[in-house]
Amino acid sequence: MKPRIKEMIREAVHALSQEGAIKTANLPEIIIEKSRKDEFGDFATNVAMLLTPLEKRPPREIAALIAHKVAASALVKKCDCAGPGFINIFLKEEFWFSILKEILDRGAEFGRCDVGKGKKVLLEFVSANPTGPLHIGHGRGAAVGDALARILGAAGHEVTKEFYVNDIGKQVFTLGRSVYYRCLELQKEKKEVIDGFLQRLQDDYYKGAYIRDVAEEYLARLGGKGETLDANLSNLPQENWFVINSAGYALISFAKGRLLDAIKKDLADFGVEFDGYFSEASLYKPRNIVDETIASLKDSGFAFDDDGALWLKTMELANDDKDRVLIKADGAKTYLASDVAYHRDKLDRGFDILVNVWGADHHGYEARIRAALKAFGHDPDKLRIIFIQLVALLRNGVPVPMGKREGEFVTLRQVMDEVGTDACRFFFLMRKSDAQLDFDLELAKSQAPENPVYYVQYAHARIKSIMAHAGDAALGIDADALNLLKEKDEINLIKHLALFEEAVERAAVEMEPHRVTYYLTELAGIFHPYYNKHRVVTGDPGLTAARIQLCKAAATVIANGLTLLGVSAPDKM
RNA sequence: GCGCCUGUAGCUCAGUCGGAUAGAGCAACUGCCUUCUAAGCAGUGGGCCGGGGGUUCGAAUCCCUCCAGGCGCGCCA
Repeated sequence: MKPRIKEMIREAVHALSQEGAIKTANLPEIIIEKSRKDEFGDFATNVAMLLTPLEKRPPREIAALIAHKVAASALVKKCDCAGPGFINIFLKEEFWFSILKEILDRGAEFGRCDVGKGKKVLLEFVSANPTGPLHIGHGRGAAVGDALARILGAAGHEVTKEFYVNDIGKQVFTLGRSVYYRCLELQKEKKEVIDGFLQRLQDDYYKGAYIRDVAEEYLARLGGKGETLDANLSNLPQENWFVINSAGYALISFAKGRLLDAIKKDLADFGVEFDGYFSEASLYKPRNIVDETIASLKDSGFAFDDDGALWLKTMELANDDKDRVLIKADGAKTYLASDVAYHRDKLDRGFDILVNVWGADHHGYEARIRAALKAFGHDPDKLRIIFIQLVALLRNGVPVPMGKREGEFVTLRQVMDEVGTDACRFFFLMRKSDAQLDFDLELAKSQAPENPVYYVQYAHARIKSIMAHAGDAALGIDADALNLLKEKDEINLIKHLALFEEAVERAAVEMEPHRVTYYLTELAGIFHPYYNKHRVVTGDPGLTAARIQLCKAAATVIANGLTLLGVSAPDKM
């Protein structure tokens, strides 16, 4: 819609320059905005102010010239200048009816665009360790990542959703030990054996109740195969547990597989589906991609030896505070080494844009990955990191205690089950992701006007209900009937529907899904008053038909928007 | 100490590629269900946009500085 207006301005300026009325032939990047007040027309542009320094004339003088030209356009009712040099454009109703027609014609396609130009995007999100259930923070990341995938897709990108699984390293050992400890308990092992093992853990084990469930399943599985728990495991040192002992390896494999399945189940129920799960272990076997990556970094001179360790030149590459270690003095690779290799692999797979959705506490890590991209000869701006701030869970305004240490953190599952996936996702998408989010469980559940989820969904259900009530009156209407929509509220509603395209485009370009949430809340805030003021189904068949079309377009836009958020658009509530 | 994020109405937050008189929801108060869904609507009050300086026709928005809060600065993952 705005491109049409912009083109109109461009033509006017071009014509003026041909006539010699102004000097500038090609426009700077002008802004077209929807006017905030009726007296400022439908759209306003700052073009005259931007031309002022080039033309060396007062903005109002230039504005007057342009306004005069624009006023002659076919779809323009009136065009004048105001304030410091704004040009206010008043469009004829026909313009808005043509937009309405377009929305009805495009249906589910309305809102899609091609700013992405088919670029291949790898969107990595959630990437939780397979050592426990997803908590509420992961939920926010999941909601944001998934909505972003949908939005980028709608804006013409080719999106791949990936979950990076940290299935090797210290924390899966901790997982194994934790499960083993619960196994000993369940077997009612001698007190001194349990205490001895617990002593060795030095409080470094997962304490959540789910560990016990996994332990129970594991024992049952062993029993089913006629095997018993390997008692020797309790004597082994912590670090090399699974490397030197096949029983330990089996236990860890079982536990992390079990927990990853649980994570997948949570995500599926949350409406999030990944295109792929990328295993960190797969970077080491069957091919050792990490070693290959490190070798290439050495070759290119971006990695160097010092103090017995191997370092990546992150200071030189990305202005990091210090260089970072890839291989420790003891020969072990760091987590960063894996991650650098992983990102090289992403690039090798031919993606144009890499988007990572990370917890905000990882922001110090950004420079390191950016450095890696640069070391591989890629533009570091290919990488875009979306940081997710904390979620503060409240109940009736009172904070819900969250202490991961004691294993009593709130899981996504609990919240999802309590408030429903629609409300849960919508709430996660209400704020921009780098702002802390207050999530009130009672508010999310409440079926009251203060709950924005239902406010939007209700508008959709209402329209569907009206259409059901209208029955055949809604059918078989030709486009000309639309000009029966004479009410200011109706034109205003169409105007807002038209803005959906821009909301989606902006959400995609800025990678800010919350813009869609806001847009929908505003749209519902325009529809509900319209519904209350004007009756759709009346004795006048023509007007009824026209209004049904308007409502239908509104329902379409709401449904399209909610779909982008991964929230349902119910026909009945 | 250095880096990143945040500071806008009583509360939670939009608006931040510079634009006209700074917006919404909640909370508070007053009304509206015999009529297409009251999970709704109409109305009222509410602001040194953290402070100060600068840039210019114009600053919540850009620059500098200070203040307050959060996070990060491991040969952890």
